[in-house]
Amino acid sequence: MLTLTYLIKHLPFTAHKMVSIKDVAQYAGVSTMTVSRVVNETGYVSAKTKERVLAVISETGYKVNQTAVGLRTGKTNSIGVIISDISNPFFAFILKGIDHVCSQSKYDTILFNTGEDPDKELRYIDLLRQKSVRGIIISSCISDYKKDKDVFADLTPIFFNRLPTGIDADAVLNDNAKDGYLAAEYLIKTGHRRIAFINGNAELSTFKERHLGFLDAMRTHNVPVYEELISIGDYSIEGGYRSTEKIFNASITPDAIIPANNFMTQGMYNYLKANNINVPEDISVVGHGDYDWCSFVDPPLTVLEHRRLEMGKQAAGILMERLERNTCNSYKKVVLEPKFIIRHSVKNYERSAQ
Amino acid sequence: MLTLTYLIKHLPFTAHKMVSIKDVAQYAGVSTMTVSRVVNETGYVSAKTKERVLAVISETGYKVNQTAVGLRTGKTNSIGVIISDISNPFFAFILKGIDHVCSQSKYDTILFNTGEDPDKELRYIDLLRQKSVRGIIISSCISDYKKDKDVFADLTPIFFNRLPTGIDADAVLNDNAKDGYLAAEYLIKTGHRRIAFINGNAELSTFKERHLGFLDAMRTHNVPVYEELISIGDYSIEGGYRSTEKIFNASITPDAIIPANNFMTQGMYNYLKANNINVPEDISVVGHGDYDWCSFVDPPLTVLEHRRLEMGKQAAGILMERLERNTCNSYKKVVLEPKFIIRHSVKNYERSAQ
DNA sequence: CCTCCTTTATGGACCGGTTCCATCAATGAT
DNA sequence: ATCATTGATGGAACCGGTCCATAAAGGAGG
Repeated sequence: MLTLTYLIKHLPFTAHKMVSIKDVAQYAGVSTMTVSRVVNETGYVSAKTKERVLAVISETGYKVNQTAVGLRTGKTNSIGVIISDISNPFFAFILKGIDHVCSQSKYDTILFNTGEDPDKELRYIDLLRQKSVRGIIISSCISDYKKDKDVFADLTPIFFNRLPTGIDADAVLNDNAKDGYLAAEYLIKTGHRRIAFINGNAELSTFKERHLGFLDAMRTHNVPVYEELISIGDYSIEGGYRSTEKIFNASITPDAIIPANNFMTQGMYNYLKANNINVPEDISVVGHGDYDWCSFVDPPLTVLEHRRLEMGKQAAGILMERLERNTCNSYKKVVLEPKFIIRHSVKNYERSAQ
Repeated sequence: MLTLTYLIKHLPFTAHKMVSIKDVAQYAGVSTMTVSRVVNETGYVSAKTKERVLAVISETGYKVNQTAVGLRTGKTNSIGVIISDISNPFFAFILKGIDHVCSQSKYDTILFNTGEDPDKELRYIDLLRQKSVRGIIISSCISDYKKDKDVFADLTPIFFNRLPTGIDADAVLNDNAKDGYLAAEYLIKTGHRRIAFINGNAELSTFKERHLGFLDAMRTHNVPVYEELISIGDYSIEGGYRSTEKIFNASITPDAIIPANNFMTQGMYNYLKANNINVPEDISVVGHGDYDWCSFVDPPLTVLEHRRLEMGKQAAGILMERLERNTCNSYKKVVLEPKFIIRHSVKNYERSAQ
């Protein structure tokens, strides 16, 4: 052992060049294959040889070059994650869920941010394939994949949050229609009759579904839907502000409002605050998504929580399963139930009986 | 062109095997070198040949295998990003800044989440080197790198948020001492005399610096520091709650409180809300970090904003620079000035003159 | 002692690119 | 006519691993 250490210290290592399997093989006096077998614990290696190889590895600090493994095997231990906005806390917890599962299974994640740009999305998928990732977990901003579905080729996409049409794949989704339904129903049952709805981009399935759920509840309970009180804008803070403004300038004064995501809820709050409109005295609110601030805000916000951590965990879990056994006879569709968290942003008009 | 299309369609492609440079070379009747030259736009290729090669590429949908390039050149176009908690909105905007710069320069990011575990941090750095990333942008949870600094080997680490001792490297930092100083000074100038400080892990430079800045301001203005009002806990929501509880059970009643990060501010709010303590009537608050909810909360919170997006952009910018020209004669240290945002969470006792 | 089988180890091809040279024609300068 | 230069292309080696076929070595059985 002493001589080995000595040898290694004095052998011609280029300081910043990494030790390769060949170096280890040479110093241990075996072939590269034997080293490979020791490292991967496969095949036959005698105890003595193994010990010697391990000693050299530990002395030299040899680490497998994953790029080489990736090239040879055609597989890496990376998975791609594509989302539309890292700074949106909606995705933050999903990422945490994904990371939780993947890091336990020794996978790492390459993260891409599309900013809701479909071209970027396709480019990133291509790029991920060029990098031989094992699979892709994606919240797509493309509503229909008919034309583009072969970008995935032999990759395994797991969709979450949004499921485009024109492609069949595993998906973990939120029950958005139920979200919309429950929000409206709760407001109706607490006596509201002029319910406004701030929706996001009508192209995206999540928003479309929430809108349909909302309309369904209104129809079911025979409550009139006022077109003026439905604003379909974008999904940003500014959009929420403008939509709220539009709604309050309508000829009908709303008694409740449902913003369809967290950003628009924030925008709505900004408008209400700026115009001294009080919740729930002047207007009731049911939000979408339970974020940190929902319990601080005054009054604490009644919301439909999307189970984000769970969504990430499930999506990653399905991918891990697919990667282990490649039997893909049918695609999984997991639909997560929203959790209704009642706080104090809804006034009760006590005419619940109807 | 027509014959080419025909040829390609009927040649022996294995359906899910990717087209390689050899395939393209063969179909175009040139060597792989020529294809490589066309793809990378290097060296001499005649216009006619180029056209033919490009046609084959577009017909076959050939894409460069980045793993192979990575192996041959020893360099990938990935950079590693190591943070301690993806779900912390503090990091979300920094990531956005990093992504903004890197994606423009055609780099992608491999993201790792340490959960403040030093062992994981070292393991991830190793892993990133095994993947031949070009550089690492890291918010380290290791306070001293003396023993471990060679994990970076020939990699280029850019530290942000926290700079460990025992290693010299580029860094983009927040002026935390100034944060602590400004927060305390503002409270002193508005007449507060029993100022509590909720600090995070005393090991971490960010918290240590804020604490020192706080003490500095107190000393400079001859305001007594009560040990009982200084709670050094962890950096979580629960920690913030417990620390606030401890502070309110002290023998001295505080008239102001400075929680040293966003999570502890949230925990503090939970405690105040649960115990009917009003801001700023009963206690003034200066928070650290301007988050979405800081402007909604009642009353809107006076904070020291850490310029997170900027921090990410600068860190990535320095890395890009290092990667382009490798001249590393001296390390850059960028210190970002905090932005003081005055809202309504501090009461003015009007004895500012002293 | 020889055969057969299992255990252990080896060398070479290969993954898909890039780098380093060699080749060769055409052109122009000497 | 000779030689260097520019333009265009190809061939072989190589990056650092893994897969495959094959060869010794060792032990059991006849």
